[in-house]
Amino acid sequence: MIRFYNTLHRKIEEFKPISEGTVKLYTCGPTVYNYAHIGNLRAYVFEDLLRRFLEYSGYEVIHVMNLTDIDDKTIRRSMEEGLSLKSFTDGYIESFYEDIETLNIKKAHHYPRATEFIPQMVEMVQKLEEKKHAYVADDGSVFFKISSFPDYGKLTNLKLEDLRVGQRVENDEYEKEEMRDFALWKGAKADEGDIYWDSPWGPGRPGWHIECSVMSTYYLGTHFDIHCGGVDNIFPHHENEIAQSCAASGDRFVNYWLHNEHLIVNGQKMSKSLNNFYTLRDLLDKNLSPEAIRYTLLSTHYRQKLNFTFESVSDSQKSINRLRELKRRLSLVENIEGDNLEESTSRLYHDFTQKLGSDLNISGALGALFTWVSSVFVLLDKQQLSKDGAVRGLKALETLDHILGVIEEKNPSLDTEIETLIKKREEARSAKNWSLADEIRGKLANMGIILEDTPKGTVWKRGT
RNA sequence: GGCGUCGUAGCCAAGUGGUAAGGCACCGGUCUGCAAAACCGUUAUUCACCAGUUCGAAUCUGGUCGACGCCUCCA
Repeated sequence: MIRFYNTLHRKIEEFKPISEGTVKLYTCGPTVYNYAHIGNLRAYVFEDLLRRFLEYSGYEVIHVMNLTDIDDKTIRRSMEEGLSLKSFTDGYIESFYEDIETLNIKKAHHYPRATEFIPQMVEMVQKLEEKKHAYVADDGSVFFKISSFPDYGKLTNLKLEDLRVGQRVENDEYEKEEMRDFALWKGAKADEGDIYWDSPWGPGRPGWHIECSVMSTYYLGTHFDIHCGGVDNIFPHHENEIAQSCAASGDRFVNYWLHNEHLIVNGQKMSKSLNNFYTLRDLLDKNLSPEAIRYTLLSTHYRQKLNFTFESVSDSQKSINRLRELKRRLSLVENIEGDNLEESTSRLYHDFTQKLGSDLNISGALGALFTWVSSVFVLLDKQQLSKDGAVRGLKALETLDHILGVIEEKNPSLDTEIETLIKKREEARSAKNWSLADEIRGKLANMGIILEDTPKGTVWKRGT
């Protein structure tokens, strides 16, 4: 049984797909005005775990992630850089795809760009207008009339009267009847240059919320299974999506809303002024491995704030090394006699999936994995593992890595300089020139390479 | 003011009524040229605090203290 915490009802519920065997999944994607930071990437890694686990559990997952390429920030930044909106956002979309690949995140089946769905958005706004859920303001903007939708506030559990009128509202330059109404379509403004589209209400551009409603519905229908995003999106973004979508279609829209908590760095909110704002590239430049970064983002439960530290990445690397060491040792087993691991691996599969099925309890799942890992190391040390068992163990590691995505190494090759050094050290060791051997080992350690001398030769691994 | 999350060993963290998983770190040992890895052993009578329910609570109830998030466009 698979259960998830559904923000809509604020409790853990059994997951049942709308049509058996298939899960329709929509995840809020990046606004492409900058490189993704590790907080963004945490969300994508969580969604990747969700998707991989659903697939592992036998579901076919249809995954859609939007790319927001039209909003205040993409407009402003592209104009500042003197680029067309498209060429500006193209660059960041490209680097987004690169980051996804680096972190071994499975690609969504569809990455719709907001600017490619303008006609559909206009159509949906028109529909809302016809149904009296929207009204046009003097400046050519169209707003959603919240008073026309009694269920508004259901996801957030907010009573509208209780909303505090904040300072941000005063900055709103659009004219609406009620403060709480939100823009479906924004009338063109002078300082936005030629970035506008024609519409029945004059030139303008879509509001933020409408894009997700349109693009999710386009690919997944008016009623689908799971919608994910960061907790900050619960209000207003997802609340507004529900209002628009349900008002337009009369359908239920989404069954399960899953939201990930934020990532903090060294106990503080990530921000440029605190100088703790990291993109993936920043971390790779510090010689951290993609797998260790992925493990760090993955290994904290998604509804828990993740405190990202360099120490935690280093710990992650060590955990991965332990798994890889087991893999290496298993591949050397030749014994005919011994434990075949049949019982322990089937228990592992059971425990691992049972934990993940419990609202993606990754810590519990990893606990089960490492308990098993230790037990296999014991058998290896005692030479009580059969070749049959070793094969079964390797298979288990490989299978679970389909979900974790951290054991298999993308670029296991070393550059020639390191290989030469290792060879040199081997020669020094055969000549019992220990001081030279140790000197080379120290040199490699400084380069982040740790050596282990085994009876069958020297192996290296990444340290951090 | 409203809504919500959280407080378990030095750090990360699972467990949500039956007597504290796992990872990292540390210490002692085996192994090793020395290391590393792996293994063996040690490491929370205790789960922020107080009271209550119960045969029994980290787990349920009430309260206190502390940290944090959201409340119009930030994953």
